[in-house]
Amino acid sequence: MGLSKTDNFTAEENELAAFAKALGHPARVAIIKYLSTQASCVCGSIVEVIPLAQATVSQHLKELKNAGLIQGNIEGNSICYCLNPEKWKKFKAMLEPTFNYIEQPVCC
Amino acid sequence: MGLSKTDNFTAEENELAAFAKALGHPARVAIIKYLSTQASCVCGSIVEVIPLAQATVSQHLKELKNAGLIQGNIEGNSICYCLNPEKWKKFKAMLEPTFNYIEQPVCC
DNA sequence: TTGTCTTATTGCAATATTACGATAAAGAAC
DNA sequence: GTTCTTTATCGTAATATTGCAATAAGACAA
Repeated sequence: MGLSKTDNFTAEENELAAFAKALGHPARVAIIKYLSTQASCVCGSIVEVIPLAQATVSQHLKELKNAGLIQGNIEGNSICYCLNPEKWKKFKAMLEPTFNYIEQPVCC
Repeated sequence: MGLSKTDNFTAEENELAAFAKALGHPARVAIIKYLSTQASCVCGSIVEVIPLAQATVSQHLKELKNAGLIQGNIEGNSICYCLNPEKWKKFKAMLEPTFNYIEQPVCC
């Protein structure tokens, strides 16, 4: 159908899926990586770094913002996009059980 | 276009995106959570737990397997799906820099 | 062999995503 | 005011994803 049946799953499952989905595109991974390492967060410099058209980058930024992974702050004439620490901590916390599980000897 | 321009991105960006994309659906999150907590890994019990048709669950399992996050071992008449520790460690390692970054005071 | 149980695949319809050019909107700079 | 700069949105085309019924494929049992 092309329509995820989100109603059948828990809020936590849906939220983790939303975080993961937002990160599920190389351009968005590149944006997050850039924001994790650079001091700069101006939208314009993100557009310069990502090898896609400005409209497309803007669309990817919107998806990351919708998922909550980044937030945009107006900075004079431009916009500063930054990681949202709270959401990233939540993301990390939701992955932790699986990250811990695989440290033990796994079945099969 | 609906076609990701993966060529423009690094292998690492594409791999992280592939992991995240595989996890980007609540059914697949639920499958991973189930495999992280239960001893059972038989395909049939996964189908019982996920509120979707058997064909759909099989499709989701295939995507998780393609991404490398799980592996299937034939267990008599059925199949045992387990997490792939190596890939999960890689996934974790690739997220670590961002997880560490957000512990510091962030810009803006 | 025949039947049963388990999982995968096929075929299809509905919806979502990706990408970009063109254009709009909102400020700064003048 | 006008113009430039910066970012967002619209419109559109191509492709991908999701979901399920139906069916196939494989292994085991009798």
